[in-house]
Amino acid sequence: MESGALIDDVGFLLSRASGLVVRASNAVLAGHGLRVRPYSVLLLACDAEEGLSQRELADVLGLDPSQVVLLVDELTAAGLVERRASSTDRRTKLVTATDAGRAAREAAARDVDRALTGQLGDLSTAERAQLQALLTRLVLGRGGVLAG
Amino acid sequence: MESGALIDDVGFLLSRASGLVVRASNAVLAGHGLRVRPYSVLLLACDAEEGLSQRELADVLGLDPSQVVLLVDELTAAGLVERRASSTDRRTKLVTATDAGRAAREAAARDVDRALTGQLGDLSTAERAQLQALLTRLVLGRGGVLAG
DNA sequence: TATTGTTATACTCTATAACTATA
DNA sequence: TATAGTTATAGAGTATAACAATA
Repeated sequence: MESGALIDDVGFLLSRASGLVVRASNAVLAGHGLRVRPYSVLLLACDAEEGLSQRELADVLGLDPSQVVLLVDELTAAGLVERRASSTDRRTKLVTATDAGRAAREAAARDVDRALTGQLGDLSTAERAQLQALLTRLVLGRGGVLAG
Repeated sequence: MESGALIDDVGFLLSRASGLVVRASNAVLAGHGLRVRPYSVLLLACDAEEGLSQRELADVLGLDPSQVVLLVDELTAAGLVERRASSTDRRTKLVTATDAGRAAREAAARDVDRALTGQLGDLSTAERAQLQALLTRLVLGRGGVLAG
């Protein structure tokens, strides 16, 4: 089976690679009481000074807004983010990171980066950058939303 | 957010890209009564003349053997594959594609390829090959099993 | 009328443990 | 004792529909 059809399939490879990385990341994040999904929300909340609406989070993450509600609920219960009322639109709630959230992000990010580096160990820095560029174009091409 | 940390994260990009491709593939496969997972099993069964043991399927697909049982059950019920006894080991069951399975694979593969091409539309043929090569090395590097 | 957030529901996927029959 | 397959179960991820509040 040195050149089977499935192994050459980009869709299969993406799903397989994603599974490996998500699994490794979750294993590491468990030590911080997190998983990949909530961690992603936390990252975005930390990086947005003014906070992001849940709709924006859903768009960037490629999730349904109803799923974002649960993730933000979870992070709020853990004291890592909070919902603040928007000053311009009383419908929207801006999600911002708390000090504890920023601290948790710092600690978790170190471990996640290390785990990811292990996972991508066979790739050189240049190749990793190449992979990143190709994936970004793939995601931007269809999703569009990341272009924000 | 033109260069946010999350958007640059290879793990996030992999998961996002995988989600897009799996979603598009499932939408197409629904017309054939399939989803990505069973379709992958069908592909492997079609490509292996002698059939594959469920353990081999689990290794290649990166799944737990217990999950493979259900997938093969499903495909068997649909008449697309069948379990045959191994002549050398009465424990192992070799999964092989039926004629109906091969026909279904042909029809589905055309649609899936078209959907995938649409999904990867922004990438040139060379870039798509590059992406495939990088992902293969990523998967082989850790999983190892695909080398088998 | 459209949008933000929310609740509810159902289905798929993933992870584990335990069991059987063979080896 | 180890391995192939199976059953069972629970948790996480995904997909939809419907609703209240607000624009």
